[in-house]
Amino acid sequence: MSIEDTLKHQIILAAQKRYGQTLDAVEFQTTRKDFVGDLTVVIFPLLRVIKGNPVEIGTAIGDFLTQNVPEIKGFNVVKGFLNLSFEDAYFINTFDAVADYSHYGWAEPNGETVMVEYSSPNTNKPLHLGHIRNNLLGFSVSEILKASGKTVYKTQIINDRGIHICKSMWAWQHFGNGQTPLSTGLKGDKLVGNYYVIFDQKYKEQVRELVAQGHSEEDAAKQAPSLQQAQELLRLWEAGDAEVVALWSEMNQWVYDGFETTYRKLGVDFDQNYYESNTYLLGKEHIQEGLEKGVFYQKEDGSVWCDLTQDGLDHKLVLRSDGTSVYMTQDIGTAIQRSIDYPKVTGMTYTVGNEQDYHFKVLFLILGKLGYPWAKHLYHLSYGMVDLPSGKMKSREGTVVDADDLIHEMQETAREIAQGLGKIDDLAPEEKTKLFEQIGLGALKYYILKVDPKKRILFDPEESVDFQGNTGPFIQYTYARIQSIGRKAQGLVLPDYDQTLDLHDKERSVLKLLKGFPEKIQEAALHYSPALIANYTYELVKEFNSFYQNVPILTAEIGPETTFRVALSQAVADVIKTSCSLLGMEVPERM
RNA sequence: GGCCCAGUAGUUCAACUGGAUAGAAUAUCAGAUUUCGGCUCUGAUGGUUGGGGGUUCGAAUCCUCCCUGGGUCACCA
Repeated sequence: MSIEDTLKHQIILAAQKRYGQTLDAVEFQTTRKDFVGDLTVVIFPLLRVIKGNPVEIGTAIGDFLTQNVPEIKGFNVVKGFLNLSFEDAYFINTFDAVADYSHYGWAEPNGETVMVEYSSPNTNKPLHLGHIRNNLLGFSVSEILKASGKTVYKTQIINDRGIHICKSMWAWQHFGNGQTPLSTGLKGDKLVGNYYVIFDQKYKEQVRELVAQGHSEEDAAKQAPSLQQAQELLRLWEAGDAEVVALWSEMNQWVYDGFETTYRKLGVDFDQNYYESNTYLLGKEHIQEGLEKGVFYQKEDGSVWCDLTQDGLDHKLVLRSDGTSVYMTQDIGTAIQRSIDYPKVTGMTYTVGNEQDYHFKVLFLILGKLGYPWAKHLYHLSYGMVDLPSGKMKSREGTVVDADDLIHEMQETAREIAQGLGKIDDLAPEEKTKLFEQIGLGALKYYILKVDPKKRILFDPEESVDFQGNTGPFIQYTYARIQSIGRKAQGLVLPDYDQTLDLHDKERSVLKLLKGFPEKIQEAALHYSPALIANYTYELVKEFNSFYQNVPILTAEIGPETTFRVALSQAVADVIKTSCSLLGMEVPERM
């Protein structure tokens, strides 16, 4: 039984004995810093049941608790807030009760299984900064869900089919001279991306020519031979033309290899890939099914629609009049396919930018109407755009930040700064390189994840590599420093500590934070929010550092306090490590 | 135009989802200090939470009307 449960029980008892009233709910919150106490009971909501002066009621309850709950040392009442103070022994006791902090916070498996989709790139160009936010969010949310007790399957749908890849194919056929990643030394996704750019250039040239010959803009845009030929490639691909399919497979494979490299560098992975080329025909039979169930209706021209006006939305097309599928059709089919592939899955999360908010709202509604039980647990992990100080990212204008370039740049900056600090001179070169990777990526990941997903991020490369303040490297640094304390403590003979220690205020607040960690993970899982974990971790680190500042951990006189503080700092380090792993960040032993 | 999202110190972000005097970091300023691992420590300045109205013991948070920025409303994906 947690202390909160005990207290709640006692408060209800107190209300009965003193006022003869039965309370239905008791609200707790951790006491704010500027007040004395550890846990606060808000009295105001109780006034609905118990009539009277909140201060008097608070005092009465406080008296009762102090007398009847041994863990309560004392209390004070400010306005309608009853601030309770715990005995030091309670904190030492709870700290002791968790034997191994390296697994602290992880909930027991609760039997739920969910699927998280993220990344889902097109195969015609390399990953960019926007994908980085997507990947980091998706991966981190997956880890947080795992920690909250769920089984998680990470997946991506690779958009390997369509006009976009055909454009790259066309350009490669005409201007490629047989180039391959091997012959050029270029990463496959970069090579294919280059041809996509070349296509765009040629296409625009052709459009200009046509316009000069007197065609209208609109006309020219459709008639340009490059586009026509790319569309022809798509038709041939759909018809299964051997040569086209072979080229398509080859170029896609180049891209996959390139993506894999980027994913590995980013530290993200997937349990299952879906390919659009395998799934783009899915969904049609479910449209038929929906028609029979009356979920959809058909217009005279044969197109199929879903009426969502009851739900405050519009009519939505789910099948074209020529019987071919639209995006929505495919997504319906893919979702159902996944539920068949993974029968245990009870929910799915889609990590997709907020420009598709409407699409997913509709998708989830339709799946619900089709009667799938898991439709209730679909979640669109929607996130805002990543802007640059210079303005919007536009691939055509070359203002996109390439993912590989950015990662490289972060690591180089980490190198410069870490070398400036000069604490790592004795590391072997390969250890240093590893360290710079950890720091550079840590900075990037933390910078992106600490912001609420819904908000758009203004990505300032200058500021993101700042190693001061609320940043990833600062957290990594604290971890490394605690490891250093551990190494020093190993050489000392430390006496045991017991529950009679007098705790320092700072120690108490660090302990309070540690105590809240499992709950924080649940909360983060509930809200799909890595930012919650990031900000918690920063708070813990900051609190620990100020504790460390005021109370030396390794005192000249080695006493039981020393042992306790060493143990406490190790626990902090373990929690930081767990937190970081939820954010996909590595922590270095030294830096 | 309809719908959706965002608007919080100069800047980047918080605020335990309705609780106390809205907090950090950074920047700026003023002192102290020089290495037990943050170019250290302490303090200060900085806010009508976009604006108005409403709901109640209590609002950054909820309802409403405006303002600003973004997104979205295709037989595109």
